[in-house]
Amino acid sequence: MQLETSIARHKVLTTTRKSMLYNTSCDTCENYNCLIKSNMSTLDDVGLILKKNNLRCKKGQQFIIEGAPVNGLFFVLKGKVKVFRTGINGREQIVRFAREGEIIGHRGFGTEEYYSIGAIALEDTVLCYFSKHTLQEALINNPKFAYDLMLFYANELNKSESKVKSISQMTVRERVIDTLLYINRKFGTDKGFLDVNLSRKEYADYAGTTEEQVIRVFSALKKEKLISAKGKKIGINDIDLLKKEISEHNFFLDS
DNA sequence: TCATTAATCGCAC
DNA sequence: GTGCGATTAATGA
Repeated sequence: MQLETSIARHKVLTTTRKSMLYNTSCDTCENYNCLIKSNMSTLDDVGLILKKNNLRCKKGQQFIIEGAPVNGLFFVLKGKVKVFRTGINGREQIVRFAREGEIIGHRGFGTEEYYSIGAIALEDTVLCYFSKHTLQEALINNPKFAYDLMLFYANELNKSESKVKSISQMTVRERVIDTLLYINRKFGTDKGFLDVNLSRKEYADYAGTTEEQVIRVFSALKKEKLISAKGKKIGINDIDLLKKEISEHNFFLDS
């Protein structure tokens, strides 16, 4: 416990120094979808936001390792992250992606002792970190906050159940299209292209297929003028047709 | 520019 | 549908 506080103090110091480069304060944060931000008025009283630590990751850096003990919870302040689980043959299954304001590592929160997932920054990312202990205190004292978190968990469960169905019952082509729509919903577009740089392998890891299959589906879709690609950048030309192809099978997910 | 890495394609299973 | 290997394109030092 003593050690923990001294570590926390150290982190506060380093955070202060680094905040010259990027403002990490909740007050000026614009992630209104963040659970902390939307409950700030009540959380302020218990001083939760003062006990926040910040962590910055470079592109490609892993900040949650599978099997490591759970000590707290991460929120994305800025940047993009992929969350994955290593499967058979070391193949990774991307569980989900996270953007500004989203929570990472929540499944291990509470009773779990070790992370069952890993997380890697897709670009330079700034994270907010709250220790388990701090968060527990805030949850016990703030029913609204606890309720919001519960809703979040319920929602996540719903999504992951839908994903099981999509992976087990859809064809490769459908899964790839579904992945494209998911990425589009999650990260949106910039100048006509999906606003994330993902490798074909990462699309494959999310869709539950191989890199080659993704390439094959992509080039088929390109021929059909449904999408366009410039290197890593993928543009969706006809989102309605893509949606139609998925919804006909009644598998369209709103996750 | 050159070297490294990613994307693509063809082919066998 | 999957996996390997050769070729080509893109990226970055």
